[in-house]
Amino acid sequence: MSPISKDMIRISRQADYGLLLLGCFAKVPERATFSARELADQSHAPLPMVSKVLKLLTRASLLESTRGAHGGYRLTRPPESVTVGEIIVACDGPISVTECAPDEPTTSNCAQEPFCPVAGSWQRLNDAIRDALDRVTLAEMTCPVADPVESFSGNEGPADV
Amino acid sequence: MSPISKDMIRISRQADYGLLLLGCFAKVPERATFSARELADQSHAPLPMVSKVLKLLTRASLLESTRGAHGGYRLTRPPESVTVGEIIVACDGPISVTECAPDEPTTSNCAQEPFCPVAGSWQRLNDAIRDALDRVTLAEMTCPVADPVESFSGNEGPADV
DNA sequence: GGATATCGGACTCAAGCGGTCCTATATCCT
DNA sequence: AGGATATAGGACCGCTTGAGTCCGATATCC
Repeated sequence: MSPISKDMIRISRQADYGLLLLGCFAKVPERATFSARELADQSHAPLPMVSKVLKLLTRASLLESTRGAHGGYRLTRPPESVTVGEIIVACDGPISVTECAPDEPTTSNCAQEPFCPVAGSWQRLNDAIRDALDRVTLAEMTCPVADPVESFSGNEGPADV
Repeated sequence: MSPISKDMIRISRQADYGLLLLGCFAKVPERATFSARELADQSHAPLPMVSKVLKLLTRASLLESTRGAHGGYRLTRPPESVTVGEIIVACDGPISVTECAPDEPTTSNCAQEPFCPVAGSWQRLNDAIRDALDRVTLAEMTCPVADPVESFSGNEGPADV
């Protein structure tokens, strides 16, 4: 199975689901709230997984939930202001391109940090990717033919990789 | 333990080593060739792993090798023209942000492709990341304080991944 | 021919991801 | 009040797959 070539820099399936689910919200603006079951149906994803991801998105306050009968989830912000980066972070935790990234100096688990010739540069790489991810919004992702941002190739300043 | 937060969009350790090793080359321009053992010492990485990664880099023709006694590896191109994207691809295969990315139409293993609200948008995300990764060169990574600046527009061939 | 390298695999081990399930809690309806 | 319906928050498990090792074959120098 899976004839797909190994992909690096991969996004976890959870985040994938997250994007998919939020996409469901964004696609039907008139509908405000959906239950987990409804979303599972719409997204053709297994209910338990959908449920799990919805919880994550809620904890990250990308969604808000109401319990009980006729409960469900709804977006807390318009799709235009939700970035893909946020969604991924919500589902999988902080985005970092390598373990070397010293978010906290105490946790420098990289044995060769003193010798590492590419020490500080990871940070810039991380920033570059984070940046790319934060440039794309949920609204743009759901937009069918999508002509968002011209920033991809001709991009402006922040290219400071 | 592992106080390190989970990192998504992670780069494999192999690619990490790849970058580290190529960094060794870039740091000592006068030295042309290194043996696997030398590099293992310099990079403080386990020899078998170093060896493995060097093979990968060679297959991708980022390095060229000479066998036999006094053999070793050397860069095929100046560090300024080698991109981080290339290195990652060399070590881990094609860069793709999700399995959905349909490189080949035949391999659409994504069950909900017909329904997927974010179908085509993955491609743009992929491009954005690839782009970010190809903007950073090996030379820039090794540059200590790194003030890469104009090398962006300055350099030639985009070094197609 | 022997020493030293790389080359190209196969192989093992363990972490972590994908996925499920169960119990507690909150809300609506009758 | 009580039942039905939802979410909240865990624990739990199997299996993939990445990290790392090792070995035999080949090529080169002395």
